[in-house]
Amino acid sequence: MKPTIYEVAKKAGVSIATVSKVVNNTGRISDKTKKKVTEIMHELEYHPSSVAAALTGKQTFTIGVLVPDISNPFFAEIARALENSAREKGYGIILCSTDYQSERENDYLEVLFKKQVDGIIIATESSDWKVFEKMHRRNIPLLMFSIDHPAFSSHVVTTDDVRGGYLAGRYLLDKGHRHVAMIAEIDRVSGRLRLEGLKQSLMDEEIMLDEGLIISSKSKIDEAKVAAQKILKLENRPTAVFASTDLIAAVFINEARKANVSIPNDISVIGFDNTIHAELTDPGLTTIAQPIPDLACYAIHQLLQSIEKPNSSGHRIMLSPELIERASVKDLNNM
Amino acid sequence: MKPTIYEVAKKAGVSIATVSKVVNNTGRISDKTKKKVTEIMHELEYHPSSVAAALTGKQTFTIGVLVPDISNPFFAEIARALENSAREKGYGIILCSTDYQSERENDYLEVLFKKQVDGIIIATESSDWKVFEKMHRRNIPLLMFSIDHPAFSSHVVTTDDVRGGYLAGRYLLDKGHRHVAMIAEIDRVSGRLRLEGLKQSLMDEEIMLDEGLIISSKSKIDEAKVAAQKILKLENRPTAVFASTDLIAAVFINEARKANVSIPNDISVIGFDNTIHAELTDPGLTTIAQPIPDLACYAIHQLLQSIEKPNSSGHRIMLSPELIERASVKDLNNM
DNA sequence: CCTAAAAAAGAAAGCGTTTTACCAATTTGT
DNA sequence: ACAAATTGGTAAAACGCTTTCTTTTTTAGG
Repeated sequence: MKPTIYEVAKKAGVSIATVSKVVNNTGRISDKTKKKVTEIMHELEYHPSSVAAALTGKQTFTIGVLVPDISNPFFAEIARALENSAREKGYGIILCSTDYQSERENDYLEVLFKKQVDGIIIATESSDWKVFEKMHRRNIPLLMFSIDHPAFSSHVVTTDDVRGGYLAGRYLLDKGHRHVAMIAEIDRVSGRLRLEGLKQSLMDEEIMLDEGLIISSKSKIDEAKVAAQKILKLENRPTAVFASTDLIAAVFINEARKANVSIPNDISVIGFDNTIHAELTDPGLTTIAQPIPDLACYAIHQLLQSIEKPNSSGHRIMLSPELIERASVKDLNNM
Repeated sequence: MKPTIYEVAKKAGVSIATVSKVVNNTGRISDKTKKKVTEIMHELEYHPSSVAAALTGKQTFTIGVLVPDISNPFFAEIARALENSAREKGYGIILCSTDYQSERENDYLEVLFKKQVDGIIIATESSDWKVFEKMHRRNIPLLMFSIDHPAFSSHVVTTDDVRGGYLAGRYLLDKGHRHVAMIAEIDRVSGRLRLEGLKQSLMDEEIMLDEGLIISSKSKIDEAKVAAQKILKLENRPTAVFASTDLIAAVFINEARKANVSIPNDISVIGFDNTIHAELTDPGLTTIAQPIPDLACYAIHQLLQSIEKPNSSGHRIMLSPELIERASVKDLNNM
C-alpha cells in the first residue's frame, strides 16, 4: 500500500532516522546518502504522513476557521483571503460555518481541538465567550477576526469600523450632503461602530444625527426592503443614505428605483464592504472597502506568532478601511 | 497539559484498553466501570486525540474540497452545502481554492494526501486528470462534483445542464419567444451543455439557433458587459436572452438599463444558478436553480460509500435543475 | 601512521491511540 | 459440584514518524 519510511529506509539501505533527516533536512547527512534517499523516495512515491508526524509533537499545519456562513459573500471573501495567506505559510484551513448557532460553534471547536489544529481563527459573533476561554485554557492559539470585545485576551484583527463610518460621513459632507440617514445593523457591534463613526463626522460640522433617521435592519434582503421603504416614505427625505452593508445598499437602490426615486439624482447612497454587490448595482455603488487581504495577512501572521510562542499577550490590530468611489453619490456643491 | 488516555486510565484504576473501549463503545465493559470512566473523563476534560486514532488506522473524518474560488458565490453555496452534509455525518472539510491553476490543484492534492483525508471532492474544472488518476491509484476516494468527463472512473454528481438549458428554452418558448439569444460560457463544459439544452428546446419548435445569436463570455463582469453590449447592438434584436450564469444575466440587465432598454418589456432575460444575484437584480431574475443542497447530499453520501467500501465502481448521478420564476421574462402571448 | 575531533549514520524510546489475543472471574447447565 | 461458556478486563504490539543519544566512520593534524 502506501509506502512508509521503513520501505524507503530498507530500499536505500539506511536507517529510518536517516530518511527522516533527509525529509526534514535536519541533522547531518552526506550529500551522497541524501541524494540516494531522495531518489528512492521519488521512485516509491513516498509521502510522509502528516498524521504520524503530528503525533510526535510536530504541528498539524492546519488551522480552523469559524465563520457564521460561508455562503455570505462577505465571509466568502474572508475565507478566501485567509486561505490564501495560510497557504503561503504552508497551512491548510478547516472551514466551519456556525450558522449563528453557538451550539454549532461549540461542537466545531471541540472537533478542531481533537483534530489538534495549530490555531483557530474566529470570525463569528458569538454571544458567549466562555467557550473561547475554555479554548484559551487549553492553550490553543486563538485569533478574533473582525470581531472584538473587551474581554478577549487573544489577538484581535479588525477593521476600524468607526473610521469607516467616519469616512463615509466625511465623504457625504464633502459632497455637500447635510441631511443624511443611515440604515444600520444596530444588533451588531460593527453596525453600531459604523453609526458612531457617521455621527462623529457629522459632529465635525455640528450636525446632530436625528434618531428618526437611523433605521435598523439586518443584512437580509427582506429586512432591508422594509428599511428602505421607511426611508423613501419619509416626509422630509434625506439627500443621502449610508447603508451598513452593500447588500442593504443594493436593496435600497432597487427599492428606490421601484419608487421612481433616481439614484443618485434624487438621493445618494453609500455602502460598506465593497463586496461583489457594489459592482453589480446600477449605478455602481460608492462604498467603504474593508482591507480584507491585509486583514487576513495580519491575522495569519499573528496567529502563527502565537503558535510559535504561546502565551504572548494578545495584540489588537485595527486596519483602516478605504473609500471606493463609484457613482451612487451626487455632488451637491456648486449647483 | 492535555490529558491522555493514560491519565484517565490511571485515575480510574483501569487499563487504557478499557478506557479506549468506553470511548468508542466497543468490546465488553460493565456499566459500572463504564460510568466510572466516563466520570473521570469529564473531570479531566479528556478529549481523545483524533491524530493518534488516525494513526492506528481509524479515519480522520476529514474530507478535502477543491473549488476554483470560494469567493465566487456559486462555489460558496456549494462549499456551504457540502460542509453541511458532511457535518451531519461527522466529517469536517478542508477547503482548497485552486484559483483555476492546476499547479495549485496539484499541491493541494498532495497536502490532502499527506493529511490522510478520507476522501476528496473535486469541483474544479481541471484540464488535467492525470493527477486524479494518481490519486485514484493511491486508493483515495474521489468524487467529481458538478464536473464530468468520460474519463472519470470515480463517482460523479452533477446538475443536468442540458436539461437546465432545455428548461430555460422551453420556458421562453411557452412565453411566446421565438427569437432568443444566448450568452454562453463556451469554454466550460457546463456552458456548452446549457447551450445544447437551449438548442434542443428550440428544435422542438423547429427553430434553429442562429450562430450569430450565440455570444461567448466568461462569468466575469467585464466580459459580460462586452457580451451584453453586443446583443443590445444587434440590428434585429432578439426578444429574449438566456445567460449562462446569473452574474452574466445581472450584468446584462444593468447594461440594458444603461442603453434604455427595458427589462422585461423590451427584452426578456433568464439566468442560471439562482445565486444571490438573482434576487438583487431589478426586476428579479427568472433563473434555473441548481439543486445544490441535494447535490451536496448525494455527493457526501456517495463519497462515504466509497470510503466504506473502496473500489466500488463509480456512479454518475445527475440531478435535474428547476426553474425559478421571477420577473425578468415577459409573456408575449395574447398581446 | 596514529590519535583526536568532526561528521555521518543508527538504535531506540516515545507520541496517544486501537485492537488482538489472552486471562481471570463469574455464570450456566447438568 | 464440576466442566463449559460467558463476561469483564488487561498486556502488549502496532501505527509511522521524530529526536536524542550512541556508535561508527571519516577527516585532519602531528
